[in-house]
Amino acid sequence: MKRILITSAIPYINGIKHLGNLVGSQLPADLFARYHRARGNEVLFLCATDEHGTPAELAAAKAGKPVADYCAEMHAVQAKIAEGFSLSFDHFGRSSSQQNKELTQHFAGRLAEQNLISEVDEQQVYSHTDGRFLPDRYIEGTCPNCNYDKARGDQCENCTKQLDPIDLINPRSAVSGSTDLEVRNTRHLYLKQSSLRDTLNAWISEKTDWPILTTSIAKKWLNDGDGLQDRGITRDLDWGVPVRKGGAAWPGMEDKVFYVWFDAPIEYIACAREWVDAGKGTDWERWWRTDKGADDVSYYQFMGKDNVPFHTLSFPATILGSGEPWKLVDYIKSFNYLNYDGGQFSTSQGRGIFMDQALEILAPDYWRWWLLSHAPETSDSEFTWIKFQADVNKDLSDVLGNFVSRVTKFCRSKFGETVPAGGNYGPREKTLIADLQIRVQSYQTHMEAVDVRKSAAELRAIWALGNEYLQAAEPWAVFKTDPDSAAAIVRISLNLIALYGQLSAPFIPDAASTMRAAMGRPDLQWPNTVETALDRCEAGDAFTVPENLFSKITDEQREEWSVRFSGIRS
RNA sequence: GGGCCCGUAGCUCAGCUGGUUAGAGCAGUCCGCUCAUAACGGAUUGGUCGCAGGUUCGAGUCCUGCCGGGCCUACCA
Repeated sequence: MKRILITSAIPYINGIKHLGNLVGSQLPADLFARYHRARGNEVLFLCATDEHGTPAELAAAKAGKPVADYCAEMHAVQAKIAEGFSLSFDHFGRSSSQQNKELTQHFAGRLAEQNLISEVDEQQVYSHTDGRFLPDRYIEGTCPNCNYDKARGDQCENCTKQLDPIDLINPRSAVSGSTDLEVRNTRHLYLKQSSLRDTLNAWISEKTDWPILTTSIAKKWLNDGDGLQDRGITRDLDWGVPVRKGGAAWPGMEDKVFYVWFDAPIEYIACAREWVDAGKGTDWERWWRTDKGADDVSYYQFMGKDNVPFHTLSFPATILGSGEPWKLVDYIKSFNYLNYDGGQFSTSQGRGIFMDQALEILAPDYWRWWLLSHAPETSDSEFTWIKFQADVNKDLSDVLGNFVSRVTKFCRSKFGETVPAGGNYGPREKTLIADLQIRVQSYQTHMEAVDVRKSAAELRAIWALGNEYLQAAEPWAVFKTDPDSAAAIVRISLNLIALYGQLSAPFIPDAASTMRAAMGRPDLQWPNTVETALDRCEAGDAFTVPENLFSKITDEQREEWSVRFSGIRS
């Protein structure tokens, strides 16, 4: 039995995520977790909300709530939606947890002991009206290069020139519009990533089986310009993990917090501790400390490409730099973006379909299947309502749903709602079993390689084999002259439904559960061989005819939804 | 500006270290079946593999240049 640790990039607390976010991290992570659990492996699947930082503070202020309350509410909302998508986290934690505070401070202390922290004096813009320091991009003004009047302090969106806030003409706060700004001196901690460059470079270089997307982004950062730069890990904010050196005060850092990207990945570890403290587990170090049992753990991370630098460099620098035996990631699966009807999904612009809206119109399996079977693995992919309707109707309703329907209803009408006795499996069944065996093997191989689209294609092919078999065997014709032979055909077909109910579970857990329940086999084990798997529903066993697994998306629905989601989310 | 990724049938995509007539699903066309959500099965149409050079006995696959699309570029997270 293998031990698999899985983390999904933790979604930011600031609002409900869209389907592009979902397909890039949580959904494929869930697929992988469900698969390995089904194979009987020991899985710990963790996710959390990423709660610190300026956007959370501003969103809370806009909602007129204390930031802690706002985050608590949004965490509950995101947890509920995750449940709606059947995301099977062992624990859905919070980066603002006490466990994460302690661990983040611990890591900072360790890094300081290892001489990997430097203190740097720098200048930041302070807004008197807002009563806070402002990150570069929260300062707006006129671009000195192109005169665009809504240039941001980090970059001008109009001419794409990189800027420094002090370059802006007539700078103002993007929060309040105030021009009462002041450049202040402030001291911050930097993680000396540059001194770990060779170590990280060697580590990345040995990861030849990682997605090109992952390693190319990492190598770019390692080798670009002067190589990997040190990174500031503190901010002048109120909301965050207070800067401390382990359990001790950090002189000069009294009013500062750690940067979200420092504490957010540490939440992967802290989340395991939350999991134990919540009474769901007993030993978190067994998953995270290689000196305490985690040496045989395989650790997989899932994320969108925008998260790659932090997971390939910053977080490993934190882990390695600590000098303690923490578990390092073994495989980083990264995804491109999913676009929406010719443009990008956008949280800030409210463009596209958001997770709560998706669940309002269709059951999660529809979304899970389409998103996973079109996961943006090699390049950005695109959601359109036309394709979504066509693909979902064909794959789920016609190929799979109709198979279940035709088999169970035929049996009910000819033999009743029990698995019929009589006849034997002949050459055609042997061929079916052999074909299935090859495809199931291939499905497992793709799944273990985290090849999401290929896994989906293979699963679909496995479903299609059922229809091919049935068409060739023609039990409806055979029944007229040889009911026993027809019974054998139906018996193996009913077993196929149970098998599909098992193989399909990682992709479409609800429908899979319905299939297994209908065959009276809710708790099947993953098949060692297809041959033995197709003898599990035995003559005389009762089954039920389930409701149609998937109803089709009509043209009317498609048109209504494409209009409803064409504009800006209200 | 620099770097990376992608560009293969109408659409979505496979094609590992270069090797017989370039594959799959969808859509289209034809045939078959009638158990089933008018679903299913079989067959079939369709590509000068972005363009131009080059290496090679041989290139979708390697090299160079160009065109088009996307992403990243370190204080949003």
